Amino acid sequence: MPELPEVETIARQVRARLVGRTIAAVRLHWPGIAARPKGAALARSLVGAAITSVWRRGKFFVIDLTRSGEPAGHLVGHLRMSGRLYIEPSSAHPGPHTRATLALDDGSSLRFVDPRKFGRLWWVADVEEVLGSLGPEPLGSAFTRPWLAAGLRARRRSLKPLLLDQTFVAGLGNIYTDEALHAAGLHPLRSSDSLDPAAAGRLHRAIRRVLQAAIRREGSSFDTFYRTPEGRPGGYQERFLVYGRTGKPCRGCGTAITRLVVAQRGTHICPRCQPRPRGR
DNA sequence: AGCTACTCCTGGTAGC
DNA sequence: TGCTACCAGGAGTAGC
Repeated sequence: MPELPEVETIARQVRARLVGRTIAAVRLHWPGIAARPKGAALARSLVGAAITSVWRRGKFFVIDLTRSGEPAGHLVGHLRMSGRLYIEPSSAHPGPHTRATLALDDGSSLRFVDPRKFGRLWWVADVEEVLGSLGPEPLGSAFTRPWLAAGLRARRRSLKPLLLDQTFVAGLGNIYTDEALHAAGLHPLRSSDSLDPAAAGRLHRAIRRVLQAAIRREGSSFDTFYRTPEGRPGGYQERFLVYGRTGKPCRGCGTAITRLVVAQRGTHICPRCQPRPRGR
């Protein structure tokens, strides 16, 4: 499932092929992909616009648009579980799970492919309409150790659901949350307000290191869905410490990795390196 | 405030 | 072999 490193990889790869292009035609193979405005109105908002930049915020990608040099809104997208973006010649046959196609003025097309139909597209005048409630970027300058320590203390939530909460910090999903908690030696059910400054510091460092390392390897292709827009699988799944490693030895201490369910998500821990909090 | 359950979806897979 | 049942989960929502 695309999380921050996967979306970052995707944005980097499609950027070079999109910036400077004009959207010649839009086809919604499955209209439900249009979150706002609905259906054909989304397509109409895009046709004729020029792409000036492509960037990422949390797990969203953003395509900035202009008309005659004037701002013309933004195409915002979320790949959710199984979404992918890639660019191919417009003459190619779209695959069976293609949900949207943006045909460009150079004979290429951007495809939004999404077997599970959870992915969505928005066209908005102001990106804050979609991105406004997101927490800070974990690799950005606002995500400091003191900020995280204070944020953890201000809440009284289990660490895992808090880290998955996009309004707390933007971009972490199930995989990288499990990886970061393991790297920090913290149990996913630890209450956020129970961390001392040293533990908060370990978590801060773990989040940043895990995300940076995953970006360097172009994300993770644990499931069958994710490929970069250039068709390569990511490489970070080979580095997983706990995710999907149930029963295998912890790389740190050799104890078997166990799986539990936290916040309705499969959750992977080393029971020795991540001791369960006392009480509940 | 924060928890759980439910919803949206469908490819992949375990079990028979 | 072929069928069924269930699982995965990001995020929104409802209810406690």
